[in-house]
Amino acid sequence: MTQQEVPARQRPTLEAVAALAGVSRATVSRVVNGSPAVDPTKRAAVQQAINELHYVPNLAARALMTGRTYAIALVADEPDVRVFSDPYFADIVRGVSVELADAGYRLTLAMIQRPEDRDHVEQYLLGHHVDGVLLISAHSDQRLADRLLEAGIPLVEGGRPVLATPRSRFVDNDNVGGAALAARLLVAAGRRRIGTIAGPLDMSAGVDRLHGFRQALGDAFDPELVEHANFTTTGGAEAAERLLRRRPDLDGLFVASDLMAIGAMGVLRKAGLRIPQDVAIVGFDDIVLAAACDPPLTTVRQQPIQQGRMMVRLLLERMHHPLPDADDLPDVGDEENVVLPVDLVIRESA
Amino acid sequence: MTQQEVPARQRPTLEAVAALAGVSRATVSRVVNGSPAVDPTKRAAVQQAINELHYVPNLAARALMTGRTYAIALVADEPDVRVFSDPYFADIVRGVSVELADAGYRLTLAMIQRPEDRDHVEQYLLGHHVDGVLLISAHSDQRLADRLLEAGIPLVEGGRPVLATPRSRFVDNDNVGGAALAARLLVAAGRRRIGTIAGPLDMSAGVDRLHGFRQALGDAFDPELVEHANFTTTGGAEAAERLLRRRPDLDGLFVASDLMAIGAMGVLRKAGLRIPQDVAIVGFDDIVLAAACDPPLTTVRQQPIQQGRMMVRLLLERMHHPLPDADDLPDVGDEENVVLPVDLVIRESA
DNA sequence: TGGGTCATCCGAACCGTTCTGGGTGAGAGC
DNA sequence: GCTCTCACCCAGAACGGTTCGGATGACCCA
Repeated sequence: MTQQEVPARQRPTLEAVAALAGVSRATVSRVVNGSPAVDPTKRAAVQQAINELHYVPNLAARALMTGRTYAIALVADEPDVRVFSDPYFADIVRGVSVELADAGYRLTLAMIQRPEDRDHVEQYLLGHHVDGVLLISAHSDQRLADRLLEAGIPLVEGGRPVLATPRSRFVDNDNVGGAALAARLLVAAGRRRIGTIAGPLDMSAGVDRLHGFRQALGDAFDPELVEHANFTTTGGAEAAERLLRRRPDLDGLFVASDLMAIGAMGVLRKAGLRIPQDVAIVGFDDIVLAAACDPPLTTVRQQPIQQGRMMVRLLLERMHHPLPDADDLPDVGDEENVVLPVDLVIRESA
Repeated sequence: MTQQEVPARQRPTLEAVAALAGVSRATVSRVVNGSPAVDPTKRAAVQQAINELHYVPNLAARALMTGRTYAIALVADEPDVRVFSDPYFADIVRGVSVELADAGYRLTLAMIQRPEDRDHVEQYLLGHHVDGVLLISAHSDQRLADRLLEAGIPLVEGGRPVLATPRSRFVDNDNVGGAALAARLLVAAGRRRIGTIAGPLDMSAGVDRLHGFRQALGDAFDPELVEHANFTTTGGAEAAERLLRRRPDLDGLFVASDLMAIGAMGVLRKAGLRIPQDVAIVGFDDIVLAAACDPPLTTVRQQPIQQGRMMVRLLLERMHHPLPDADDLPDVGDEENVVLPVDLVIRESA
């Protein structure tokens, strides 16, 4: 305790390594960056010196010279508190994290939680402090994306933007297909009066899931059996009440998120309806709790981790092969986007 | 579409701003950094030039010169997948994010999800690429923390480390107090055979909650009524089965996490026991779903967002007032740590 | 042996900041 | 009028890397 090593031990620099190895800075740099044009003997000497000094390159200096930061930003543009607590979002982050680590990039997380955050984040991103941006904005605000594209900063969005702009790429889950899966399951179970609690129409997940549902139902689709809510449990409960009041004869229900489904199940139970005997329910998301509900919730499973990974892949690809000077490429449309498949997890609620 | 602005517009530098404003680089730098020693006239000119050119300082260059990166890392050292999907963790991140944004720092997120991540992250942190580290490691692995402390990198931990080392600061929730609250509630409700499903003993949350429970119960504590599980729903269900098999006369249950509590509730229900009439249950965490259970779960609410914020505060404080050269300071013990209060959310399960 | 090729290495310039030491001018004091 | 002070500003040296042009030596061929 009384003994104390020198506290502010200077971190070794390229210069120091070079001196110890008896070569020039340039050679050390070449070794560090794996250039082939260096004599094996010297390479070994340099390696030895690096190990001895515990040399770690200074990223700031490197970034200054190369103009690349080896950092990418994951931006969550969503004032709604709920999103961040969503395990779905957490899984995207996990996927992003893994894939970036493998590619040798580091992850800067920026959350726009309050109005005043927006300008700061925008300034930051526009300042070329990161090499690329992953953007998750559930709602329809496209300003940030537009600015980034305009500034020529590589961008990939998570989830289909509600207003698709021509040059932004995205990775989405197959919301349309998943909703159709759910609807068809209810039909196959013999349900005739199938309703839905849809999400808000300013989110693509909301519109796409409703669209898939409607499409799969075809002529059987009944607008009177549609309610909207904001993807929360209480919102789901309220929507279920409205739906039930209007159509007590409901016998099947597709709910566009598990959270809402759980809210709805509570309401149905209180109304004395049995699940799935009286009303069969299918959710969306497959959150952890879906399996622990009573009864366990049949739902649509997405792949948020894969989504995160794929977003990184697309971004890196774009960064390494930046958009050719355009305007001779006719379109960079849908074929550059990715829609990940979803599947049905059949439990007991339907 | 055929029109196209010049793509690689150079970003303006200090030099450019200086030229436009008719001053030197140094003066611009002073303006940017808010130094008072600059003539109001010139300051205005510089501001004008900055706005005109949309100048944004190059952080890499600044970091190179100042030795400070204005970035701090949030490290989640937890191979267990579950942690990342935990809304609790997400809330910590939110708190951290807000507080860092206010302080003008940016957030680098590093997750140690796979064994091979560990070395990379360690290298990165040790390379002084961030000004400080926030560490969340639920389990007992202290190696990383030790290395960081040894290297003199400012560190604050989230949650009490199982083996408290003298120099690491932490911000924790009052697990002991919360468990005591729960136990006392059950006692006050007239329960006599109160059991607990505790967390694993290699996490401080596990040991502290058990400790608080045991302490509050005093002589009424019965070791036979203790089961352990790993904080998951299925783990909780299994533990409940074991407990019920051994002591079917159970009439009160404190479960050390809501996830486990939900698992346990399913088991109790299947066993034909009514909640709370036959068995009263108190959980811990107050996750979103606790309110949506059947019956709604009485539980202990923590303040993860506050925890995140507080971690940042402690870290910044330590960074700005680094540890005095020690060894004359007798101890930097508990008074530098923070334990946040928790409270009971009484619903219907107890 | 002389000249050319090639691999390898070095010195130096450069990236965009901050910061230091010194210089400039205006105003005050004598 | 001449210093002295002081506020302000500028030029230039860092910071720790990358990269470029050129130097060096080994090697080969005629």
